[in-house]
Amino acid sequence: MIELFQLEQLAAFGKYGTLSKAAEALHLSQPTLTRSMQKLEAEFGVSLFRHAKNKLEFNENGELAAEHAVRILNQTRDMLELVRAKDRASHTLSFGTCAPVPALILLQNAAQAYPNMAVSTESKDNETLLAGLRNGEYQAIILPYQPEGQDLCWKEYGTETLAFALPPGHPLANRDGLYMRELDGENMLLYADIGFWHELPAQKMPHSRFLIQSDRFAFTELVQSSVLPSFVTDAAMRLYGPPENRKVVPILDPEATVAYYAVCLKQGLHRVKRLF
Amino acid sequence: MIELFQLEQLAAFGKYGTLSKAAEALHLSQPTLTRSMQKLEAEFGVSLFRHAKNKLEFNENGELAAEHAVRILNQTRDMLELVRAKDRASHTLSFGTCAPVPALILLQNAAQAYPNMAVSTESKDNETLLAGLRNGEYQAIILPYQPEGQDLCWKEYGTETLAFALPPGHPLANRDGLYMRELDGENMLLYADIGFWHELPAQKMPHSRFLIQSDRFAFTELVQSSVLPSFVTDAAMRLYGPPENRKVVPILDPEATVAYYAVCLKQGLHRVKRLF
DNA sequence: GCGCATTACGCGAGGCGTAATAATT
DNA sequence: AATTATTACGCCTCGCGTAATGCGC
Repeated sequence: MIELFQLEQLAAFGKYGTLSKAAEALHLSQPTLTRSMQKLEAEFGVSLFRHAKNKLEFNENGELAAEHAVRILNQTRDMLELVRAKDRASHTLSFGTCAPVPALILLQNAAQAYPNMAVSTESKDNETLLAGLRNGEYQAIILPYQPEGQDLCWKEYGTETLAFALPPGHPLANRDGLYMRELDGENMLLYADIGFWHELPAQKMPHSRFLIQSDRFAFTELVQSSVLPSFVTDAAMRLYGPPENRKVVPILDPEATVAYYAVCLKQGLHRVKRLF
Repeated sequence: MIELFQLEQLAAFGKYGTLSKAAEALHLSQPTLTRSMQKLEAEFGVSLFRHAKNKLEFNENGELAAEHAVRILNQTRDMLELVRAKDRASHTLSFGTCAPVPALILLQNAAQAYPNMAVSTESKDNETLLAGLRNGEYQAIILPYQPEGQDLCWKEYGTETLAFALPPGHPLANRDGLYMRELDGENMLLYADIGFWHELPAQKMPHSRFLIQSDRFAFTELVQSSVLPSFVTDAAMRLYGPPENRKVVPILDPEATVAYYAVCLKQGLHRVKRLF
């Protein structure tokens, strides 16, 4: 039977034009290719080459055969690629999230429930998350609201309430609660990786400027060393503790408290059952 | 690298369900397949099977791999098929003809001009011939008229005149020429393989019945032993000699004389150049 | 003289079979 | 007892490299 290494050699000759170049590219000797091409002709039962004086080139049969060869080789590579990808996917849980805190909790739970799985997570907006869930990119997602859809399973996944973290000297630092509009206009420190929480301050405090810090260390450092107000949430404080040298004042706007839902496809429930 | 014989074994296991059945089908031993499957898993770098008690079966990776394997194997068979077909076509000249006599001459000429080619011919009606020429089915065709078309090459290929072959006792046997209507109503012997020549008698002698003989021997025998009129042509007599025991009377209708044209595509002229 | 194709000869990896073992029906 | 998967061991094919020859720019 004809074999892939022969097709590879055929394709290489088609690509490089001479046996020597092809042999070099394949890390083989020229004699090897001479014999291979002869064997190939024998197995096709057909002449594939024009033998010029000191030059070997395809005839029409050879051209056709080489085209098919590259197609078959590509398909073989695709097969390897796809099977490996499928295997990788079967050992990986991919989550999408609207916010980092519930994602961390989900990651912890997943790592515990599926110790042999690789677990990854990424932040996207809600529509992107749902689309990614439905096209198989995510096995589960975290949404800040209860989803709708016959194809979905969900489970409550905790709540989170936004609060101001004010320097002790701030005029409003002693209040028990604040509405966001009361600080509208003040410039604030904002950590970049907070998912959908970006929306609320931008909407409720249109006159404030937000100094966005993408580096976690820089952010905590600035919170301690500056008098700029910043944000914190109850859930984040449970994970990381309260910010140092700050008064935490809960935000009273109803949108500042959200309930999270872990969501998966009903047809994909088996892959994340232990989390639901 | 992964090889086709491995994919064949993979596909066979997918088809037959057990290593033993697959081994039998491939004329291999079971141990060989055990090792092959292990090697295959190693080369994929991925597990392909569920190892049950005394049963081996694909997991999802294996299913996917086997599907791709059969696709690749089919494509390989197709490649062999197509290349061989192309080669065969390049060693074959296929002609289409409207009548047998010029076809014989064309065959003789082609066999002489292209001694290494296989030559074949078949009779069709004129429209079918032109269509077959244009779709590559024929390298050349014989038409009973001068063709039109920018894409065509042609060459005169002789003439042929139809005649009556009458028994000596026939009342019209001594005439120098006859019109077809003069024998209209008489039943006649007709050889089957005469191409387009079937049209003219049917049209000009609507009241005659034609006793069609598909066997050449039966036809000549009947011509000798019966008093039924039959047809012959000048060109056929040059090939086979005059019919025994018959008076040959040329037909005077102008349609009874045709000029043949050998026709080929301009783009296909190189394949039949020596004939044009 | 250098590059390309081809032939001759020997090596060694690897694919295969046989024999043997184990587990299941 | 029969069937299936698996392991151990040795054979032998066949794909490869090295060396050498022929041929042409």
